[in-house]
Amino acid sequence: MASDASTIKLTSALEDYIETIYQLVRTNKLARVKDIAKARGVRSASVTPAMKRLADLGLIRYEQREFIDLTPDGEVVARRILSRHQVLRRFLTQFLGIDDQRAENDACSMEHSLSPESMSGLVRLFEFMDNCPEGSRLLDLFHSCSLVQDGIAACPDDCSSRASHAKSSSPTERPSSLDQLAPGLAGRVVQVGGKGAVRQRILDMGILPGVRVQVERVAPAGDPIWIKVSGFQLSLRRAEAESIQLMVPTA
Amino acid sequence: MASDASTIKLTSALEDYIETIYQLVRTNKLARVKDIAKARGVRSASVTPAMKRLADLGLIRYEQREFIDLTPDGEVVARRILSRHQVLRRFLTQFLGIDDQRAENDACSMEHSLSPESMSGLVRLFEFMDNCPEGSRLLDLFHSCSLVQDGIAACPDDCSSRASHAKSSSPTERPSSLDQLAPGLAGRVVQVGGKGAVRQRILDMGILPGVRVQVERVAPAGDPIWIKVSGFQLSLRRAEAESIQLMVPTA
DNA sequence: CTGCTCATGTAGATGCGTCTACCAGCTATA
DNA sequence: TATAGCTGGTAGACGCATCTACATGAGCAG
Repeated sequence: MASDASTIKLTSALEDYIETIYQLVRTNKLARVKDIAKARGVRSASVTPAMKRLADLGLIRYEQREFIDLTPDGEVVARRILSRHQVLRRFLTQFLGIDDQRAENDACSMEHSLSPESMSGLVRLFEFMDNCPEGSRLLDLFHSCSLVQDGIAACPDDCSSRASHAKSSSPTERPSSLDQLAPGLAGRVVQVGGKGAVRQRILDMGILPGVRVQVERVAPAGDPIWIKVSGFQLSLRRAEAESIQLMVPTA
Repeated sequence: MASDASTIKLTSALEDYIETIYQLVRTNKLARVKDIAKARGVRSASVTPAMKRLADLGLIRYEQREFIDLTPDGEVVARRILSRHQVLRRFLTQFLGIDDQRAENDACSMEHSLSPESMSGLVRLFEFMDNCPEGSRLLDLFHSCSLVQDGIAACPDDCSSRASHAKSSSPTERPSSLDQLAPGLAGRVVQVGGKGAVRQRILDMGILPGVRVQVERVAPAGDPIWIKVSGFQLSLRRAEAESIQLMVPTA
Protein backbone atom coordinates (compact mmCIF):
# COMPACT_ATOMS: atom_id res chain seq x y z
CA MET A 1 0.00 0.00 0.00
CA ALA A 2 1.87 3.03 -1.28
CA SER A 3 -0.24 5.63 0.51
CA ASP A 4 -3.85 6.51 1.27
CA ALA A 5 -6.05 5.50 -1.64
CA SER A 6 -7.53 8.97 -1.88
CA THR A 7 -4.18 10.67 -2.41
CA ILE A 8 -2.87 8.44 -5.20
CA LYS A 9 -2.55 10.25 -8.51
CA LEU A 10 -2.84 7.83 -11.40
CA THR A 11 -2.21 8.33 -15.09
CA SER A 12 -5.32 8.01 -17.22
CA ALA A 13 -4.05 4.73 -18.66
CA LEU A 14 -3.78 3.22 -15.19
CA GLU A 15 -7.20 4.59 -14.26
CA ASP A 16 -8.59 2.88 -17.34
CA TYR A 17 -6.99 -0.41 -16.33
CA ILE A 18 -8.43 -0.18 -12.83
CA GLU A 19 -11.85 0.59 -14.23
CA THR A 20 -11.62 -2.28 -16.70
CA ILE A 21 -10.61 -4.74 -13.99
CA TYR A 22 -13.47 -3.59 -11.80
CA GLN A 23 -15.98 -4.09 -14.60
CA LEU A 24 -14.61 -7.50 -15.54
CA VAL A 25 -14.69 -8.73 -11.96
CA ARG A 26 -18.28 -7.47 -11.63
CA THR A 27 -19.54 -9.10 -14.81
CA ASN A 28 -17.31 -12.13 -15.38
CA LYS A 29 -16.36 -12.85 -11.77
CA LEU A 30 -12.73 -12.83 -12.86
CA ALA A 31 -10.25 -10.69 -14.76
CA ARG A 32 -7.56 -12.29 -16.89
CA VAL A 33 -4.79 -10.53 -18.77
CA LYS A 34 -6.38 -11.52 -22.06
CA ASP A 35 -9.79 -10.08 -21.08
CA ILE A 36 -8.25 -6.83 -19.93
CA ALA A 37 -6.29 -6.52 -23.17
CA LYS A 38 -9.40 -7.17 -25.23
CA ALA A 39 -11.56 -4.75 -23.24
CA ARG A 40 -8.98 -1.97 -23.55
CA GLY A 41 -8.09 -2.72 -27.15
CA VAL A 42 -4.39 -3.31 -26.51
CA ARG A 43 -2.08 -6.31 -26.81
CA SER A 44 -1.66 -8.66 -23.89
CA ALA A 45 2.01 -7.75 -23.72
CA SER A 46 1.02 -4.17 -22.86
CA VAL A 47 -1.10 -5.29 -19.94
CA THR A 48 1.61 -7.04 -17.93
CA PRO A 49 3.76 -3.97 -17.17
CA ALA A 50 0.63 -2.00 -16.30
CA MET A 51 -0.38 -4.72 -13.84
CA LYS A 52 3.09 -4.52 -12.30
CA ARG A 53 2.68 -0.79 -11.77
CA LEU A 54 -0.78 -1.21 -10.25
CA ALA A 55 0.48 -3.97 -7.97
CA ASP A 56 3.36 -1.73 -6.85
CA LEU A 57 0.82 0.94 -5.99
CA GLY A 58 -1.07 -1.60 -3.91
CA LEU A 59 -4.23 -1.31 -5.99
CA ILE A 60 -4.44 -4.86 -7.34
CA ARG A 61 -3.55 -8.34 -6.20
CA TYR A 62 -1.37 -9.77 -8.90
CA GLU A 63 0.40 -13.08 -8.75
CA GLN A 64 2.00 -14.24 -11.96
CA ARG A 65 -0.46 -16.33 -13.98
CA GLU A 66 -3.19 -15.97 -11.38
CA PHE A 67 -6.46 -14.11 -11.72
CA ILE A 68 -6.26 -10.40 -11.11
CA ASP A 69 -8.27 -8.78 -8.35
CA LEU A 70 -8.60 -5.35 -6.80
CA THR A 71 -7.38 -4.67 -3.28
CA PRO A 72 -9.66 -2.66 -0.96
CA ASP A 73 -7.66 0.43 -1.94
CA GLY A 74 -8.08 -0.47 -5.58
CA GLU A 75 -11.80 -0.83 -5.12
CA VAL A 76 -12.02 2.64 -3.61
CA VAL A 77 -10.18 4.05 -6.60
CA ALA A 78 -12.28 2.06 -9.06
CA ARG A 79 -15.53 3.25 -7.55
CA ARG A 80 -14.33 6.84 -7.68
CA ILE A 81 -13.52 6.56 -11.37
CA LEU A 82 -16.74 4.75 -12.12
CA SER A 83 -18.79 7.38 -10.30
CA ARG A 84 -17.29 10.09 -12.45
CA HIS A 85 -17.94 8.00 -15.50
CA GLN A 86 -21.57 7.45 -14.61
CA VAL A 87 -22.21 11.08 -13.77
CA LEU A 88 -20.70 12.23 -17.05
CA ARG A 89 -22.57 9.62 -19.04
CA ARG A 90 -25.89 10.50 -17.47
CA PHE A 91 -25.29 14.19 -18.11
CA LEU A 92 -24.39 13.59 -21.74
CA THR A 93 -27.27 11.25 -22.53
CA GLN A 94 -30.08 12.50 -20.37
CA PHE A 95 -29.33 16.20 -20.36
CA LEU A 96 -27.57 16.87 -23.64
CA GLY A 97 -29.23 14.07 -25.58
CA ILE A 98 -25.99 12.57 -26.89
CA ASP A 99 -26.38 9.03 -28.20
CA ASP A 100 -25.32 6.21 -25.90
CA GLN A 101 -22.21 5.09 -27.73
CA ARG A 102 -20.77 8.58 -28.10
CA ALA A 103 -21.64 9.45 -24.50
CA GLU A 104 -19.89 6.33 -23.34
CA ASN A 105 -16.73 7.29 -25.24
CA ASP A 106 -16.80 10.89 -24.09
CA ALA A 107 -17.39 9.88 -20.49
CA CYS A 108 -14.49 7.46 -20.76
CA SER A 109 -12.06 10.16 -21.75
CA MET A 110 -13.41 13.01 -19.63
CA GLU A 111 -13.70 10.99 -16.43
CA HIS A 112 -9.94 11.38 -15.96
CA SER A 113 -10.06 15.15 -15.83
CA LEU A 114 -13.29 15.86 -13.95
CA SER A 115 -12.52 17.68 -10.72
CA PRO A 116 -14.43 16.81 -7.56
CA GLU A 117 -16.03 20.26 -7.66
CA SER A 118 -17.36 19.81 -11.18
CA MET A 119 -18.50 16.31 -10.30
CA SER A 120 -20.42 17.72 -7.36
CA GLY A 121 -21.91 20.41 -9.59
CA LEU A 122 -23.24 17.86 -12.04
CA VAL A 123 -24.75 15.87 -9.20
CA ARG A 124 -26.45 19.05 -7.92
CA LEU A 125 -28.02 19.29 -11.34
CA PHE A 126 -29.35 15.73 -11.06
CA GLU A 127 -30.65 16.41 -7.57
CA PHE A 128 -32.50 19.40 -8.96
CA MET A 129 -33.88 17.51 -11.95
CA ASP A 130 -34.98 14.55 -9.87
CA ASN A 131 -36.53 16.40 -6.95
CA CYS A 132 -37.82 19.73 -8.06
CA PRO A 133 -40.89 19.42 -10.27
CA GLU A 134 -39.71 22.59 -11.95
CA GLY A 135 -36.45 20.81 -12.61
CA SER A 136 -37.92 18.14 -14.79
CA ARG A 137 -39.94 20.83 -16.51
CA LEU A 138 -36.68 22.66 -17.27
CA LEU A 139 -35.30 19.58 -18.87
CA ASP A 140 -38.38 18.92 -20.99
CA LEU A 141 -38.52 22.50 -22.10
CA PHE A 142 -34.86 22.51 -22.98
CA HIS A 143 -35.27 19.40 -25.05
CA SER A 144 -38.29 20.64 -26.95
CA CYS A 145 -36.74 24.07 -27.45
CA SER A 146 -33.51 22.74 -28.79
CA LEU A 147 -34.95 20.48 -31.43
CA VAL A 148 -33.31 22.33 -34.24
CA GLN A 149 -35.24 22.01 -37.47
CA ASP A 150 -33.77 23.44 -40.63
CA GLY A 151 -31.51 25.57 -38.51
CA ILE A 152 -34.36 27.22 -36.62
CA ALA A 153 -35.09 26.28 -33.04
CA ALA A 154 -38.62 25.01 -32.71
CA CYS A 155 -39.96 26.11 -29.37
CA PRO A 156 -43.28 24.85 -28.05
CA ASP A 157 -46.41 26.99 -27.90
CA ASP A 158 -45.82 28.89 -24.70
CA CYS A 159 -42.38 29.63 -25.97
CA SER A 160 -43.21 30.50 -29.61
CA SER A 161 -40.28 31.53 -31.78
CA ARG A 162 -36.78 32.52 -30.86
CA ALA A 163 -37.17 35.94 -32.47
CA SER A 164 -40.18 36.84 -30.35
CA HIS A 165 -38.36 36.02 -27.14
CA ALA A 166 -35.49 38.20 -28.04
CA LYS A 167 -37.74 41.00 -29.18
CA SER A 168 -39.67 41.08 -25.96
CA SER A 169 -36.57 40.94 -23.82
CA SER A 170 -34.92 44.08 -25.11
CA PRO A 171 -36.30 46.92 -27.22
CA THR A 172 -32.84 48.35 -27.98
CA GLU A 173 -31.88 45.33 -30.06
CA ARG A 174 -33.46 43.58 -32.99
CA PRO A 175 -32.97 40.02 -34.18
CA SER A 176 -31.37 39.28 -37.54
CA SER A 177 -29.65 36.41 -39.21
CA LEU A 178 -26.00 37.02 -40.04
CA ASP A 179 -26.47 36.87 -43.81
CA GLN A 180 -28.80 39.85 -43.68
CA LEU A 181 -26.39 42.16 -41.92
CA ALA A 182 -24.88 45.01 -43.96
CA PRO A 183 -21.08 45.34 -43.96
CA GLY A 184 -19.84 47.32 -40.99
CA LEU A 185 -22.67 46.24 -38.71
CA ALA A 186 -22.07 44.04 -35.71
CA GLY A 187 -24.19 41.88 -33.44
CA ARG A 188 -24.17 39.38 -30.63
CA VAL A 189 -24.71 35.71 -31.45
CA VAL A 190 -27.83 34.31 -29.81
CA GLN A 191 -28.19 31.15 -31.83
CA VAL A 192 -25.72 29.27 -33.96
CA GLY A 193 -28.27 26.95 -35.52
CA GLY A 194 -27.26 24.61 -38.29
CA LYS A 195 -26.81 20.87 -38.11
CA GLY A 196 -24.06 18.33 -38.26
CA ALA A 197 -20.89 19.33 -40.03
CA VAL A 198 -22.08 22.86 -40.81
CA ARG A 199 -22.86 23.60 -37.17
CA GLN A 200 -19.63 21.99 -36.09
CA ARG A 201 -17.57 24.13 -38.46
CA ILE A 202 -19.26 27.29 -37.19
CA LEU A 203 -18.64 26.36 -33.58
CA ASP A 204 -15.03 25.41 -34.32
CA MET A 205 -14.47 28.88 -35.70
CA GLY A 206 -15.41 30.33 -32.34
CA ILE A 207 -18.86 31.59 -33.32
CA LEU A 208 -20.55 30.81 -30.02
CA PRO A 209 -23.61 32.20 -28.25
CA GLY A 210 -22.78 35.57 -26.71
CA VAL A 211 -19.85 36.30 -29.00
CA ARG A 212 -19.71 39.60 -30.90
CA VAL A 213 -19.53 39.29 -34.68
CA GLN A 214 -18.90 42.09 -37.15
CA VAL A 215 -19.51 41.87 -40.89
CA GLU A 216 -16.46 43.10 -42.74
CA ARG A 217 -17.28 42.52 -46.36
CA VAL A 218 -19.84 40.67 -48.45
CA ALA A 219 -19.02 39.24 -51.87
CA PRO A 220 -21.27 40.41 -54.73
CA ALA A 221 -23.29 37.18 -54.87
CA GLY A 222 -23.50 37.29 -51.08
CA ASP A 223 -21.55 34.12 -50.88
CA PRO A 224 -18.42 34.37 -49.06
CA ILE A 225 -19.14 36.75 -46.20
CA TRP A 226 -16.08 38.01 -44.35
CA ILE A 227 -16.58 38.60 -40.66
CA LYS A 228 -14.55 39.47 -37.63
CA VAL A 229 -14.87 37.41 -34.45
CA SER A 230 -12.87 38.14 -31.32
CA GLY A 231 -10.23 40.07 -33.24
CA PHE A 232 -9.97 37.48 -35.93
CA GLN A 233 -11.06 37.55 -39.52
CA LEU A 234 -12.66 34.63 -41.29
CA SER A 235 -15.01 33.88 -44.14
CA LEU A 236 -18.36 32.12 -44.07
CA ARG A 237 -20.46 30.42 -46.70
CA ARG A 238 -23.86 31.96 -47.16
CA ALA A 239 -25.52 28.76 -45.92
CA GLU A 240 -23.56 29.02 -42.71
CA ALA A 241 -24.36 32.70 -42.24
CA GLU A 242 -28.07 32.04 -42.73
CA SER A 243 -28.23 29.73 -39.75
CA ILE A 244 -26.59 32.21 -37.37
CA GLN A 245 -29.02 34.40 -35.45
CA LEU A 246 -27.82 37.65 -33.95
CA MET A 247 -29.12 40.50 -31.85
CA VAL A 248 -28.18 43.78 -33.50
CA PRO A 249 -28.37 47.18 -31.75
CA THR A 250 -31.21 49.22 -33.23
CA ALA A 251 -29.55 52.14 -35.03
CA MET B 1 0.89 21.23 -44.50
CA ALA B 2 0.56 17.58 -43.58
CA SER B 3 -3.13 17.28 -44.42
CA ASP B 4 -6.40 19.13 -44.02
CA ALA B 5 -6.38 21.03 -40.75
CA SER B 6 -9.64 19.45 -39.66
CA THR B 7 -8.33 15.89 -39.93
CA ILE B 8 -5.15 16.32 -37.89
CA LYS B 9 -5.22 14.40 -34.62
CA LEU B 10 -2.97 16.05 -32.05
CA THR B 11 -1.83 14.84 -28.66
CA SER B 12 -3.15 16.93 -25.80
CA ALA B 13 0.32 18.30 -25.16
CA LEU B 14 0.54 19.61 -28.70
CA GLU B 15 -2.98 21.02 -28.47
CA ASP B 16 -1.90 22.84 -25.33
CA TYR B 17 1.12 24.28 -27.13
CA ILE B 18 -1.03 25.48 -30.04
CA GLU B 19 -3.50 27.07 -27.63
CA THR B 20 -0.69 28.73 -25.67
CA ILE B 21 0.88 30.14 -28.82
CA TYR B 22 -2.47 31.47 -29.97
CA GLN B 23 -3.06 33.22 -26.64
CA LEU B 24 0.45 34.68 -26.53
CA VAL B 25 0.22 36.03 -30.05
CA ARG B 26 -3.18 37.57 -29.21
CA THR B 27 -2.05 39.25 -26.01
CA ASN B 28 1.69 39.89 -26.44
CA LYS B 29 1.81 40.18 -30.23
CA LEU B 30 4.58 37.60 -30.20
CA ALA B 31 5.36 34.16 -28.85
CA ARG B 32 8.87 33.28 -27.77
CA VAL B 33 10.11 29.92 -26.56
CA LYS B 34 10.63 31.35 -23.11
CA ASP B 35 7.06 32.69 -22.90
CA ILE B 36 5.59 29.41 -24.06
CA ALA B 37 7.65 27.51 -21.49
CA LYS B 38 6.54 29.85 -18.73
CA ALA B 39 2.88 29.74 -19.72
CA ARG B 40 2.85 25.95 -19.85
CA GLY B 41 4.99 25.48 -16.76
CA VAL B 42 7.74 23.50 -18.50
CA ARG B 43 11.42 24.09 -19.21
CA SER B 44 12.46 25.86 -22.38
CA ALA B 45 14.30 22.76 -23.49
CA SER B 46 10.98 20.91 -23.62
CA VAL B 47 9.45 23.49 -25.92
CA THR B 48 11.92 23.18 -28.80
CA PRO B 49 11.11 19.58 -29.79
CA ALA B 50 7.40 20.31 -29.52
CA MET B 51 7.85 23.27 -31.87
CA LYS B 52 9.63 21.00 -34.31
CA ARG B 53 6.71 18.59 -34.28
CA LEU B 54 4.18 21.38 -34.78
CA ALA B 55 6.25 22.82 -37.62
CA ASP B 56 6.40 19.38 -39.26
CA LEU B 57 2.62 19.21 -39.05
CA GLY B 58 2.43 22.58 -40.78
CA LEU B 59 0.69 24.25 -37.88
CA ILE B 60 3.29 26.84 -36.92
CA ARG B 61 5.94 28.93 -38.65
CA TYR B 62 9.13 28.20 -36.84
CA GLU B 63 12.55 29.45 -37.88
CA GLN B 64 15.32 28.82 -35.40
CA ARG B 65 15.65 31.72 -33.00
CA GLU B 66 12.80 33.63 -34.63
CA PHE B 67 9.41 34.45 -33.21
CA ILE B 68 6.87 31.67 -33.43
CA ASP B 69 3.62 32.16 -35.30
CA LEU B 70 0.65 30.06 -36.30
CA THR B 71 0.03 29.14 -39.93
CA PRO B 72 -3.54 29.47 -41.27
CA ASP B 73 -4.00 25.76 -40.56
CA GLY B 74 -2.64 26.29 -37.07
CA GLU B 75 -5.08 29.10 -36.50
CA VAL B 76 -7.98 26.89 -37.48
CA VAL B 77 -6.83 24.27 -34.99
CA ALA B 78 -6.23 26.87 -32.28
CA ARG B 79 -9.69 28.35 -32.68
CA ARG B 80 -11.26 24.92 -32.49
CA ILE B 81 -9.47 24.16 -29.23
CA LEU B 82 -10.26 27.57 -27.82
CA SER B 83 -13.93 27.22 -28.69
CA ARG B 84 -14.14 23.97 -26.75
CA HIS B 85 -12.32 25.61 -23.88
CA GLN B 86 -14.69 28.56 -23.78
CA VAL B 87 -17.80 26.42 -24.00
CA LEU B 88 -16.63 24.20 -21.16
CA ARG B 89 -15.58 27.15 -19.04
CA ARG B 90 -18.90 28.90 -19.52
CA PHE B 91 -20.78 25.74 -18.65
CA LEU B 92 -18.76 25.16 -15.51
CA THR B 93 -18.94 28.72 -14.22
CA GLN B 94 -22.34 29.93 -15.35
CA PHE B 95 -24.29 26.72 -15.14
CA LEU B 96 -22.63 24.67 -12.42
CA GLY B 97 -21.33 27.63 -10.42
CA ILE B 98 -17.73 26.40 -10.27
CA ASP B 99 -15.25 29.11 -9.30
CA ASP B 100 -13.27 30.73 -12.10
CA GLN B 101 -9.89 29.24 -11.35
CA ARG B 102 -11.14 25.69 -11.01
CA ALA B 103 -13.32 26.03 -14.09
CA GLU B 104 -10.33 27.28 -16.05
CA ASN B 105 -8.29 24.24 -15.01
CA ASP B 106 -11.08 21.77 -15.68
CA ALA B 107 -11.80 23.31 -19.07
CA CYS B 108 -8.10 23.10 -19.89
CA SER B 109 -7.97 19.38 -19.32
CA MET B 110 -11.41 18.44 -20.65
CA GLU B 111 -11.12 20.47 -23.85
CA HIS B 112 -8.96 17.72 -25.32
CA SER B 113 -11.61 15.05 -24.98
CA LEU B 114 -14.83 16.91 -25.77
CA SER B 115 -16.42 15.41 -28.87
CA PRO B 116 -18.04 17.69 -31.47
CA GLU B 117 -21.42 16.24 -30.53
CA SER B 118 -21.04 17.06 -26.86
CA MET B 119 -19.73 20.50 -27.77
CA SER B 120 -22.81 21.06 -29.88
CA GLY B 121 -25.02 19.84 -27.04
CA LEU B 122 -23.55 22.34 -24.61
CA VAL B 123 -24.05 25.12 -27.12
CA ARG B 124 -27.69 24.07 -27.51
CA LEU B 125 -27.96 24.57 -23.77
CA PHE B 126 -26.57 28.10 -24.05
CA GLU B 127 -28.91 28.85 -26.94
CA PHE B 128 -31.79 27.76 -24.75
CA MET B 129 -30.64 29.75 -21.74
CA ASP B 130 -29.98 32.89 -23.76
CA ASN B 131 -33.09 32.88 -25.90
CA CYS B 132 -35.91 31.23 -24.07
CA PRO B 133 -37.20 33.33 -21.17
CA GLU B 134 -38.12 30.09 -19.47
CA GLY B 135 -34.53 29.00 -19.92
CA SER B 136 -33.05 31.76 -17.81
CA ARG B 137 -35.84 31.48 -15.25
CA LEU B 138 -35.22 27.81 -14.76
CA LEU B 139 -31.50 28.35 -14.56
CA ASP B 140 -32.14 30.77 -11.70
CA LEU B 141 -34.38 28.20 -10.09
CA PHE B 142 -31.71 25.56 -10.34
CA HIS B 143 -29.21 27.84 -8.70
CA SER B 144 -31.48 28.76 -5.83
CA CYS B 145 -32.67 25.17 -5.40
CA SER B 146 -29.19 23.78 -5.23
CA LEU B 147 -27.86 26.09 -2.55
CA VAL B 148 -27.19 23.33 -0.14
CA GLN B 149 -27.39 24.46 3.46
CA ASP B 150 -26.47 22.06 6.21
CA GLY B 151 -26.95 19.24 3.78
CA ILE B 152 -30.55 20.15 2.97
CA ALA B 153 -31.40 21.76 -0.32
CA ALA B 154 -33.08 25.08 0.28
CA CYS B 155 -35.62 25.59 -2.45
CA PRO B 156 -37.42 28.91 -2.86
CA ASP B 157 -41.07 29.47 -1.91
CA ASP B 158 -42.82 28.04 -4.92
CA CYS B 159 -40.61 25.04 -4.60
CA SER B 160 -40.75 24.51 -0.80
CA SER B 161 -38.86 21.50 0.54
CA ARG B 162 -37.42 18.50 -1.20
CA ALA B 163 -39.55 16.12 0.80
CA SER B 164 -42.80 17.78 -0.24
CA HIS B 165 -41.87 17.53 -3.91
CA ALA B 166 -41.14 13.92 -3.63
CA LYS B 167 -44.24 13.24 -1.58
CA SER B 168 -46.50 14.87 -4.11
CA SER B 169 -44.86 13.12 -7.03
CA SER B 170 -45.57 9.56 -5.90
CA PRO B 171 -47.79 8.14 -3.16
CA THR B 172 -46.16 4.69 -3.33
CA GLU B 173 -42.89 6.01 -1.94
CA ARG B 174 -41.97 7.98 1.12
CA PRO B 175 -38.90 10.13 1.71
CA SER B 176 -36.39 9.23 4.38
CA SER B 177 -32.81 9.98 5.18
CA LEU B 178 -30.48 7.00 5.00
CA ASP B 179 -29.66 6.99 8.72
CA GLN B 180 -33.31 6.39 9.57
CA LEU B 181 -33.69 3.27 7.49
CA ALA B 182 -33.96 -0.04 9.28
CA PRO B 183 -31.59 -2.85 8.26
CA GLY B 184 -32.90 -4.79 5.28
CA LEU B 185 -34.76 -1.84 3.80
CA ALA B 186 -33.71 -0.27 0.52
CA GLY B 187 -34.35 2.99 -1.26
CA ARG B 188 -33.44 5.11 -4.23
CA VAL B 189 -31.11 8.07 -3.69
CA VAL B 190 -32.78 11.36 -4.55
CA GLN B 191 -30.34 13.69 -2.86
CA VAL B 192 -26.79 13.20 -1.73
CA GLY B 193 -26.55 16.41 0.22
CA GLY B 194 -23.49 17.15 2.30
CA LYS B 195 -20.74 19.62 1.59
CA GLY B 196 -17.08 19.60 0.68
CA ALA B 197 -15.09 16.54 1.61
CA VAL B 198 -18.06 14.66 3.07
CA ARG B 199 -20.10 15.07 -0.08
CA GLN B 200 -17.11 14.18 -2.21
CA ARG B 201 -16.49 10.98 -0.29
CA ILE B 202 -20.12 9.94 -0.68
CA LEU B 203 -20.07 10.61 -4.41
CA ASP B 204 -16.76 8.80 -4.80
CA MET B 205 -18.32 5.72 -3.28
CA GLY B 206 -20.89 5.68 -6.07
CA ILE B 207 -23.81 6.94 -4.01
CA LEU B 208 -25.38 9.03 -6.76
CA PRO B 209 -28.91 10.26 -7.46
CA GLY B 210 -31.03 7.42 -8.78
CA VAL B 211 -28.88 4.65 -7.34
CA ARG B 212 -30.46 1.92 -5.20
CA VAL B 213 -29.07 1.60 -1.68
CA GLN B 214 -29.82 -1.15 0.80
CA VAL B 215 -29.07 -1.01 4.51
CA GLU B 216 -27.28 -4.17 5.56
CA ARG B 217 -26.43 -3.61 9.18
CA VAL B 218 -26.35 -0.77 11.69
CA ALA B 219 -23.88 -0.65 14.56
CA PRO B 220 -25.40 -0.31 18.04
CA ALA B 221 -24.57 3.38 18.40
CA GLY B 222 -25.85 3.88 14.86
CA ASP B 223 -22.42 4.87 13.74
CA PRO B 224 -20.97 2.81 11.16
CA ILE B 225 -23.87 1.88 8.90
CA TRP B 226 -23.13 -0.89 6.41
CA ILE B 227 -24.91 -0.56 3.11
CA LYS B 228 -24.95 -2.23 -0.26
CA VAL B 229 -24.68 -0.14 -3.41
CA SER B 230 -24.66 -1.64 -6.90
CA GLY B 231 -23.64 -5.03 -5.58
CA PHE B 232 -20.97 -3.64 -3.37
CA GLN B 233 -20.75 -3.36 0.37
CA LEU B 234 -19.38 -0.34 2.18
CA SER B 235 -19.68 1.45 5.46
CA LEU B 236 -20.83 4.98 6.14
CA ARG B 237 -20.38 7.34 9.05
CA ARG B 238 -23.62 8.47 10.61
CA ALA B 239 -22.96 12.05 9.55
CA GLU B 240 -22.68 10.91 5.96
CA ALA B 241 -25.83 8.81 6.15
CA GLU B 242 -27.79 11.73 7.60
CA SER B 243 -27.18 13.85 4.55
CA ILE B 244 -28.39 11.21 2.09
CA GLN B 245 -32.07 11.47 1.19
CA LEU B 246 -33.87 8.45 -0.22
CA MET B 247 -37.25 7.47 -1.53
CA VAL B 248 -38.36 4.25 0.13
CA PRO B 249 -41.27 2.10 -1.13
CA THR B 250 -44.18 2.31 1.30
CA ALA B 251 -44.56 -1.10 2.82
C1' DC C 1 35.59 45.25 -31.74
C1' DT C 2 35.38 42.31 -27.91
C1' DG C 3 33.31 39.90 -24.89
C1' DC C 4 29.14 39.17 -21.41
C1' DT C 5 24.63 37.65 -20.83
C1' DC C 6 20.65 35.57 -21.73
C1' DA C 7 17.61 33.22 -24.86
C1' DT C 8 17.66 29.29 -27.51
C1' DG C 9 19.13 24.75 -29.26
C1' DT C 10 21.34 20.05 -28.62
C1' DA C 11 22.53 15.76 -26.34
C1' DG C 12 21.40 12.36 -23.52
C1' DA C 13 18.48 10.37 -19.86
C1' DT C 14 14.09 8.96 -17.79
C1' DG C 15 9.38 7.15 -17.47
C1' DC C 16 5.17 5.79 -19.66
C1' DG C 17 2.64 3.20 -22.79
C1' DT C 18 2.52 0.92 -26.51
C1' DC C 19 4.25 -2.47 -30.03
C1' DT C 20 6.41 -7.13 -32.17
C1' DA C 21 8.77 -11.25 -31.56
C1' DC C 22 9.84 -14.72 -28.87
C1' DC C 23 9.84 -17.79 -24.60
C1' DA C 24 7.67 -20.45 -20.70
C1' DG C 25 4.30 -22.99 -18.43
C1' DC C 26 -0.27 -25.17 -17.90
C1' DT C 27 -4.03 -28.11 -19.82
C1' DA C 28 -6.15 -31.15 -22.42
C1' DT C 29 -6.07 -34.65 -25.31
C1' DA C 30 -4.26 -38.20 -28.34
C1' DT D 1 2.51 -39.67 -20.72
C1' DA D 2 3.91 -36.63 -24.21
C1' DT D 3 2.97 -32.85 -26.63
C1' DA D 4 -0.07 -29.10 -29.14
C1' DG D 5 -1.94 -25.09 -28.25
C1' DC D 6 -3.41 -21.34 -25.57
C1' DT D 7 -2.25 -17.94 -22.09
C1' DG D 8 0.83 -15.11 -20.08
C1' DG D 9 5.60 -13.14 -19.44
C1' DT D 10 10.05 -11.25 -21.22
C1' DA D 11 13.09 -8.69 -24.25
C1' DG D 12 13.82 -5.10 -27.03
C1' DA D 13 12.15 -1.26 -29.66
C1' DC D 14 9.74 3.13 -30.55
C1' DG D 15 7.54 7.65 -29.89
C1' DC D 16 6.15 11.22 -26.77
C1' DA D 17 7.03 14.44 -23.29
C1' DT D 18 9.57 15.72 -20.07
C1' DC D 19 14.08 16.67 -17.57
C1' DT D 20 19.33 18.27 -16.71
C1' DA D 21 23.56 19.76 -18.46
C1' DC D 22 25.88 21.81 -21.84
C1' DA D 23 26.70 24.39 -26.37
C1' DT D 24 25.66 28.25 -29.42
C1' DG D 25 24.41 32.50 -30.99
C1' DA D 26 22.93 37.41 -31.02
C1' DG D 27 22.71 41.78 -29.10
C1' DC D 28 24.30 45.15 -25.94
C1' DA D 29 28.01 47.47 -22.98
C1' DG D 30 31.87 48.94 -22.75
